Amino acid sequence: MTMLPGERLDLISSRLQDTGKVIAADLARELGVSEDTIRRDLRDLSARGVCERVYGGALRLPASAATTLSKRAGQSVEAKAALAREAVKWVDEGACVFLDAASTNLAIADALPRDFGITCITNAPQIASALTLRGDCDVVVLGGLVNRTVGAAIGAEAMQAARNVRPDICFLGACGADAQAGITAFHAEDASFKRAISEVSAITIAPVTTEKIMTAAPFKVMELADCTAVLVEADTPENAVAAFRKAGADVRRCAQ
Amino acid sequence: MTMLPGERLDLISSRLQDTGKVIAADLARELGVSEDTIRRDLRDLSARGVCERVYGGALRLPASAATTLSKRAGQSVEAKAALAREAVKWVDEGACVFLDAASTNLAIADALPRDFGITCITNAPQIASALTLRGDCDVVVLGGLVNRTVGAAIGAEAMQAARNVRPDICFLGACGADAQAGITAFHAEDASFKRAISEVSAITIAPVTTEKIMTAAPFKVMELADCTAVLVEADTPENAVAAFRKAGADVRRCAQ
DNA sequence: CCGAATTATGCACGATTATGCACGATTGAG
DNA sequence: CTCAATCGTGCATAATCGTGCATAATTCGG
Repeated sequence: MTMLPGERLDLISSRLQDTGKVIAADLARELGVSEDTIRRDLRDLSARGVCERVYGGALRLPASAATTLSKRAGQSVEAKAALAREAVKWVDEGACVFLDAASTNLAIADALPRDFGITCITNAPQIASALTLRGDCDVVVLGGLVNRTVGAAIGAEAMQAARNVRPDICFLGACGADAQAGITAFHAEDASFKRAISEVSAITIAPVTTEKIMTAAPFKVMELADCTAVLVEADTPENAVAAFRKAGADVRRCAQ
Repeated sequence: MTMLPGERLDLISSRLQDTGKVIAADLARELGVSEDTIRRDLRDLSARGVCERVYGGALRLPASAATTLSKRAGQSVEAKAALAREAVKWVDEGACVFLDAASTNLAIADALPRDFGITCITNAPQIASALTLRGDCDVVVLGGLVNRTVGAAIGAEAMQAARNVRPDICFLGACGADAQAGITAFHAEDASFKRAISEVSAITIAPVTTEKIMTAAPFKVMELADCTAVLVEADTPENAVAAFRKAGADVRRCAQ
């Protein structure tokens, strides 16, 4: 019995949906291929956002928990802080800054220069909370029902409120960044909101952590070329940076 | 059946969310791994901010932990927690609850029963943040410019948004509570906002810490008699309670 | 049909990760 | 204070991973 590669991918991903997890060694035995091949398959699937790669196999991603701001906030803290330090260089004194729901933006909220007369706008309660605790900047909250999985207000009410602001600079968290697919998000409404706020902002900066590089989420936000700048970490592979530049992006690499 | 390391982490963390605590020895027996491994798992989870490591296991950390203010502003953490436990008895399943900016309300945000289908409305970013971190209730944010000293949106935009909601219960933080002066606040706009939200709510509950008893702030919110109930601590002087009752308040004393 | 380019696969190798055990230190209850 | 439970660390072992490379299969343009 011969099995086509694509057929195998389908089988793995449906098994994943079905049982919630797959074990690399089991699949290899069951499908009569080497574990190397299975590992490559799982790597592909996780890059396409179908599953989460873990030691020994892969898990169906919970669609919610893994993507929430709170869970991501504690991960790769130093990398995000480095991205944030680079990002805040774009902020002028007295500027009006928009931050959407993203763990990197939480880091930016902390990294913004102190007593700089900044006005911050956000639709994410956690970001708003961090900003108000600083006590040195005005905070404007875009209200409405907070989407549980995204951790921010992204519905009609927030969209309406977004039309009444014009930030000087907009920091957009990306769920995925790919040369072809551009900046992408896990939720349709989230993608719409990001697009809307970017359109009313003078400039748009997208900080992208390495794990998000070359992965595409289901919903498109914008082209890489439409960002004023894309910030990447120091350890981002050079070929990824090259691909982004070819797609028209102004890529800025962080200092180590 | 083999269990993937990542899968085990997910299981522990969801168990933590459900029951509020886990015991290392139990997990080890149940999952068929050594306690060392469980200890390492719990260490990882706590490093990622998912839980708090304690002797023998781990605890779900209260959502307000992220907002440092709870510890800083509130010396009387336990007293507020006691008030909060009393306050949440007023909340029915599926209720719509309003919480304004107050440290006692932050405690209430933690104390609300889990998985109760509650919808929470708030104009305070810190409260909204704590609520979204719980992950088990819908959160509606009233937006607008956040007043730095009050820590909540209390301007025209928030007032407008407040007119479009009708909470079942409104928990009002009091800056002062006095038999003659009633419930009072430090800021004029804050007082106006509290009055407005109370008027659209079915019932209004005012939890009052002992330090606020018999003190009056400059701006009046409402009469004590207009609150559905006033909650006071166990150590509140009896003469104060008597004076409140004489003024028409339905005073409920906390259990010790 | 044929050769070149692309893709898929397996294998070897060193690197990384996960796990259990031993040992001494620490904690908390009585 | 005493003692048992729990914890942290170092170490050994095994499983898993990533990468480079060689080989087979497939695709594609004449």
